[in-house]
Amino acid sequence: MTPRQAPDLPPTAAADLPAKPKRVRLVPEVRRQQILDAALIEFGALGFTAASISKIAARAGTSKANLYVHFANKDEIFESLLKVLLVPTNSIWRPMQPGQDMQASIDAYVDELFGGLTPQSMAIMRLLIAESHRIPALANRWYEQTIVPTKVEQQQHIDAYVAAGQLRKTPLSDYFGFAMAPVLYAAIMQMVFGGQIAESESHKAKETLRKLLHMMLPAVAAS
Amino acid sequence: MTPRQAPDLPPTAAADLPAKPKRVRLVPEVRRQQILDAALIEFGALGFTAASISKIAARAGTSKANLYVHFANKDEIFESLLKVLLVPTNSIWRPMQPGQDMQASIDAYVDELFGGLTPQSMAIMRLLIAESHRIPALANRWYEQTIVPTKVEQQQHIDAYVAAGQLRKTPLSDYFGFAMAPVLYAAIMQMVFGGQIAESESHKAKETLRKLLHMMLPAVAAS
Amino acid sequence: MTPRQAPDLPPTAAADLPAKPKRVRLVPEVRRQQILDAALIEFGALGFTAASISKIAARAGTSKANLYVHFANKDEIFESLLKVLLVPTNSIWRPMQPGQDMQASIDAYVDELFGGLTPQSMAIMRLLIAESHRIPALANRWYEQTIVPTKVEQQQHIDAYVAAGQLRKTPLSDYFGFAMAPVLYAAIMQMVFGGQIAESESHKAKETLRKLLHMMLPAVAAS
Amino acid sequence: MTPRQAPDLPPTAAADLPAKPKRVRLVPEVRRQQILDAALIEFGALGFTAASISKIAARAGTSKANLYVHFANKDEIFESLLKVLLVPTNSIWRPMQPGQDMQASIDAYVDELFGGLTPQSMAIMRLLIAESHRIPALANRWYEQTIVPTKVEQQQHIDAYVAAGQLRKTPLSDYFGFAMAPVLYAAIMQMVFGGQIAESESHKAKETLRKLLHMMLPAVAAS
DNA sequence: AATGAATGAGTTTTCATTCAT
DNA sequence: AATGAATGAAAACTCATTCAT
Repeated sequence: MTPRQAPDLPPTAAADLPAKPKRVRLVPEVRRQQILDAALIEFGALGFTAASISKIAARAGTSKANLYVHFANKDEIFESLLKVLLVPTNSIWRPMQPGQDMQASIDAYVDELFGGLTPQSMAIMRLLIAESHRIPALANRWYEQTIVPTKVEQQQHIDAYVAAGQLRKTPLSDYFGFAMAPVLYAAIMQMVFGGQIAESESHKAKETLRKLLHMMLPAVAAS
Repeated sequence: MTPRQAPDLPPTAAADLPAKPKRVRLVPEVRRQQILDAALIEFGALGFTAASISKIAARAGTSKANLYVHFANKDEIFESLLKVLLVPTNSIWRPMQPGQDMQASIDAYVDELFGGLTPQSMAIMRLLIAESHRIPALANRWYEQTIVPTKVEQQQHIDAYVAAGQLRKTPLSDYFGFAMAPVLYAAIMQMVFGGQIAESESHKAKETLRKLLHMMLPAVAAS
Repeated sequence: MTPRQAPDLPPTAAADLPAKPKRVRLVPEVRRQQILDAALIEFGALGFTAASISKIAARAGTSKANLYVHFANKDEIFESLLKVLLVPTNSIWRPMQPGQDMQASIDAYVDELFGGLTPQSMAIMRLLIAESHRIPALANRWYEQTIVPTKVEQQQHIDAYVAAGQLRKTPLSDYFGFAMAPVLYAAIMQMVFGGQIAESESHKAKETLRKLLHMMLPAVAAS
Repeated sequence: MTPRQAPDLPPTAAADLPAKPKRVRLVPEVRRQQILDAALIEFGALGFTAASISKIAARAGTSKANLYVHFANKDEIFESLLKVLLVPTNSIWRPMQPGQDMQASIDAYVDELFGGLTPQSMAIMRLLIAESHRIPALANRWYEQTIVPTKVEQQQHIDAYVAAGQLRKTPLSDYFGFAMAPVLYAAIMQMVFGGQIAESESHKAKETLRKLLHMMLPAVAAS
């Protein structure tokens, strides 16, 4: 894990190109995507208000005015950005694969969960936490249409395993979504403290989650 | 639980008093506290950058210029605010009281943990998540001097109970700090989604935590 | 000569035009020059600190914000201004023309020297005296690249005349640059006292300089 | 000669005394003088507008509010300061002493003239040049009551010497006040360019003045 | 579609000055 | 006489947004 929010952002693309290609005309979708890419970096590092249109434009390699050709205003850029980001879900949590032995499958899943804590996914989390009030409808829609179905599907898998006697019934098997809590916890530690502290706290949270999940294993307990 | 971050802030004190009491002179501590109170509301609702000195001053019932009599600049206000907020820790997590029967004690503790999720404590959390990069030293100091000692003391209590046979050894008794994860999870749900969603997610996290803790109970398992 | 520094500045251009022509778009060079013109008046009359960006913008007939489109900050405006002003030198002092008889030539030169004391050139002098510490490099460069060459060329002319026996060797022919002293003296008198006093002192300094220069005349002495 | 205007001012008196003597009550004249001393340093280094009441107060070792007990406002401080400074004239220029031989006397006088160019006297000059418009009456009074009498007395001495055949009649003996021009010239060079340049220009101006004055010597000419 | 120039509204901060003690 | 607290006015500067080409 890298340090938390570091406002020493990667330099603008424009910085690399002193000879600026005058007036490149792009199809709207391409331009829009360039702008959103730039916006993610800036918003993610600085938050909505502290991020500036100038910087986004510079990073996107175009002019401020051109942002307004593609988006109505700053809010719309933000909203479009999150609309894109929230669609695919950083949908990491897939249930264990049947082929593997069960414990290995759990271990892999735990690794996958915590492995999803990339700088980018954390930037998105921070944006959601700090600025979701700007996009309440979007956030709720994301919850209803992405989070809930994922959780439901996941829970169905677990329930099926439990019914089949392949997993024992524990509080975690009853509400498997609980597994997100330690992941979020690790993310927050990273955002707030960074460095050593985050590493240590994340590790403990992860291992405890692993052991709790192992308690769902049928035969004899684990690690 | 009330709705999440609502930038329809309570109106300024001054708004109520069109006839402003000219030149109230206060001792510095009082005035500073008034300013910090106002600052918490504004920073908490809007974040550092979006909060404005003008609004803080208005809310504190004094002039912009007077803020600069008591604080060097906006950053110092923010830092002073967090310095105060982070000292006492909303140190909620106290171990179970010996008198009670153990299960009731655990239940009380869980209620206390989630009961600590007041609008104010959540405003602080959001500030920490969104703006801790402004006060890295403070945040780390808080972790070292407040979080760590609290966790250590807590874990010692648990360990003692386990050694005395009053609690069973489980992954949670091994790392009791894990209990913070679902609390944080509930807080984030509140911040990001608010309303129904938060309520429901919080409830599930809380009850799962409760059941997990009950697994530490000695005799026969719980709920 | 007019009165010295009169902070009753000529009114802003905008003052005359209550119906402001919306959004005049100019090429940068033109706009920059307008701003610098306004800046000269304001800086010249009030000095760097007392001059204000608002007033300069108003006088230039544009918005404050637009000044920042063309210049990075107040200092840069000041520096750009002086860079322009110091380049061409108020390069007045040219040696006597061969055609004329020598005495007439000297007299013309003296008149030219003191005639260069326009309000504008004096505003520049005052700026240099009061604010040159803001632009040490510029000032020194101006000295090296403009003052020195001019003086050198001038001295060479004089030396040639002396060598040719057309002028006598006197302390003034040895260091002809000395002639600037009474001019500066007149300027300072004007800046500090203005009116009658300046007029009288200038006159005396000028006539004395003239007589001293006449002492370089070969045949019989002068006035 | 030291560098020109150096806004690295000597530190405030208060800086030396962390334990501040609470509420020292002084007789008005003493306090006034302390304030004026501080004001000279600040105004002299920064000019009227850039100098600040806070700094003057701090340097004087008292409170801002107390300045307003002794002076009506910033302008009055400035005016009082110059009233004091302009009274005694750093009126150095005294005619040659009879005892000495004439040439030595002239040389001593020239040295004295240029020796009067102390940092302090130059600060005053700069103030006069940059800010005399704030105190037109004072400046004129100073001219009438101090400069003029001094010059008149001086000229009378010269005239007497010329009448007595001890000095020859030259343009400089006709208007001896001209001698101030090269001194002012040296001062301005120092203010504008400082360092090497000022030194060199001052030297040339001084030596030329010396030689011009030597031309008043009766017998055979000098150096 | 693209953009350089332009701007109104707002930002943080400073300053000379005043009030209450 | 002295001062800490208070403040209105203004300063420099920024920003999201718009206009004209």
